[in-house]
Amino acid sequence: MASIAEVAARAGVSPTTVSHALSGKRKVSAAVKERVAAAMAELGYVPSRSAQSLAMGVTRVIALVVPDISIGYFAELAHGVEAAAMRRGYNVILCTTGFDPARELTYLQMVHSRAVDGIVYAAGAPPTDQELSDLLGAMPLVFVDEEIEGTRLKSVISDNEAGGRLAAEHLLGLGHRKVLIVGAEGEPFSSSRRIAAFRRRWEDGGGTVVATAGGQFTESSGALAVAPHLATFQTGTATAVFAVNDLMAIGVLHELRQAGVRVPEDVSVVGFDDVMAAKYCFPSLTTIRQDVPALGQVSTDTLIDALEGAAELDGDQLRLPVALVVRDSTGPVQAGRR
Amino acid sequence: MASIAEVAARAGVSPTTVSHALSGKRKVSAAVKERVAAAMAELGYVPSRSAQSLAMGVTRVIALVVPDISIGYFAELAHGVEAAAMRRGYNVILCTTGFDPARELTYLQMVHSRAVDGIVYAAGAPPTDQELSDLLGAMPLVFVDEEIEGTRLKSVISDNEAGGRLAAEHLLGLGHRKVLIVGAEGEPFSSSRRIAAFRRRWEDGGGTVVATAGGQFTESSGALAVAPHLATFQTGTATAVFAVNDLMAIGVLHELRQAGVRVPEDVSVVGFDDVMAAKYCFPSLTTIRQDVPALGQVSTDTLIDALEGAAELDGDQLRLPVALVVRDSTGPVQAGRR
DNA sequence: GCGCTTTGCCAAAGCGCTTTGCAAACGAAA
DNA sequence: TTTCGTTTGCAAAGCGCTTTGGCAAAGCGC
Repeated sequence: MASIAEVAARAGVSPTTVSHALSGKRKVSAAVKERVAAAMAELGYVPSRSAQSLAMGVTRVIALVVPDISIGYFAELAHGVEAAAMRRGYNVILCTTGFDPARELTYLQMVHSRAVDGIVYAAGAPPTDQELSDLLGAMPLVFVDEEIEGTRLKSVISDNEAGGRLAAEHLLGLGHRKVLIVGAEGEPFSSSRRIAAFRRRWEDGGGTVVATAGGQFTESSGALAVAPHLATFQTGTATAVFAVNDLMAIGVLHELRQAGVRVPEDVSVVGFDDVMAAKYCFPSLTTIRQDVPALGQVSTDTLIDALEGAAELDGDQLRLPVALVVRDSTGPVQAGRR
Repeated sequence: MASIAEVAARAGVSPTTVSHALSGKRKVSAAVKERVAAAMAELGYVPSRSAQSLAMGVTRVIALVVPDISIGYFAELAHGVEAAAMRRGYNVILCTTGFDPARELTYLQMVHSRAVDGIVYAAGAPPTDQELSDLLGAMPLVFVDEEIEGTRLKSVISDNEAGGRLAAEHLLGLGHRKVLIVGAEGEPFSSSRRIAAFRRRWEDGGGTVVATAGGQFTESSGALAVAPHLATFQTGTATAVFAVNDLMAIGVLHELRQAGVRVPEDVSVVGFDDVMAAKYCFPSLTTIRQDVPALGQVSTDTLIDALEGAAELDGDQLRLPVALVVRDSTGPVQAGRR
């Protein structure tokens, strides 16, 4: 555990000079620089991060707050965050909250303890807690795919409205007019945006929403949500399902198959996200693709820009484009079912 | 950014006393303790982590090294690691290498710079680099699901041999005798163990291995591996596929469906891992379940035990049990195909 | 009332780095 | 030769915490 003092001694210079040689903040003659480099190599010197952090008041570490990293969406997000952070010389600390506000609070403390410089906040749902919201408001932090009521914090989101519209247009174009929406309305930010936009475009196009069934954004909750409506599909009272995320859509697919409802012959299903499984489930899922790693990268770059004084953190949202991916779970409505 | 000195001043005591009140390492009278607590609350004091790290020579942070966090397996692993770390008051820094030795090296430096106390190393493949291996050998580090040739480092693994045996027995029990193995043999640690154990049990049971096709452990490489053998299945020259991981198995399923080969009527497929998608792909995948989060938890606990002096890091492996999960992708071999 | 141990608090010395004010050395300009 | 800028290097003061030795005051037995 060589220290800068030992390196200095060995190179026959002062610690100051070693520091400058390393950081380049002041000029050091080539000869000395070389001696220092040699000494460092011999000693296997690596500067202590905690000492640097303490002296500089900055850690070059950011926290990524997610509810559960084993959910594909958040894993992909983490991938983007880590890539961007790495590129700029930052490390990322993984903070999973399990949707528990208490743990969230714990993690937010990390900026107060100066363990991290800032936070990429993708907790899956906006904080209900007042205490939390207050904390968040006064912190170097960027939201991913959500925003806090009232505050004008920076947030990076996918264009959920456009996604909802695309989904509606696709189904309308196939002749569908009666849809079941799977997803909780008025709930978390992005999900409600998707539904609202879908609904608007759908009704504009002459469609009707047969029902809305909520859920927890998991496969099983998707299956659960669709179960009471199986008869609806058999009679043709509804011919399409719009699920606010792929996990739920996959649960729907599963449930329909169990019940003997054919997709896409009897009912078309469209999801949202384009997770990996969407391509490999059966039938493969028509969905709205959002570029999740990009979401992570952009939010991280935004955060770091702000930390380094290159930008402000309050203000508007950054909105990333989405795209319709047509696969096998959607098809034209059958004759007589319209 | 209140400091311990300010708290001390406000409470009318010395910084020493504040520190002791906080850590409990020496007795502090109840009255004083209360005054200190009040002062801390008023000032919103939170101790500085970098100062603590510097003074104590310990960070309470560990690094998790994985090739790609967006791969389901590693995401689940991260989940387990984070949970265990959190429970013991540690944070985890996410390090994704993208299978790049250079980046790996960078991350391993983190223990030299004392940015982390130890490493959970799940790089997906053993390091080829000699420099790397040497580094690894002299570090507070535990391997997940792999081990380094020659060294006696701690590693936590799933019982890959048992898994391979289970898969073989299941297929044998269904009457299969001719199998295609999908996965690179002699390659990364766990994968080759699975294959070797499978093959041994298989041949013991009177089966023959028609071919082995390698791959990169992704869906597309699974699809690619099976493509040249499609005819084999149509003629019944092979009636089963054992893929060393689920991703490849899912790729195989996909390719077979494209080609009109029926599963499980024409061919049975078994995977390994039991990733989330295994349940929702079509047909749902028979596979060997390994408890990946547990892998993460156990390795993290092992590492932390060692960091805190409660255990040694050299020595044998910890081996976690696996289980056969039967789903729809396997069935009895058809008459006349045997 | 005398020694002796506790008890409860403090001073000061680090931990390993960055940073700033100074000073010596060295040319170049006057 | 003097003067003035540049280089180039150093000393010392932090950054905010932990830790140890010490020292009064209080409690105890006799």
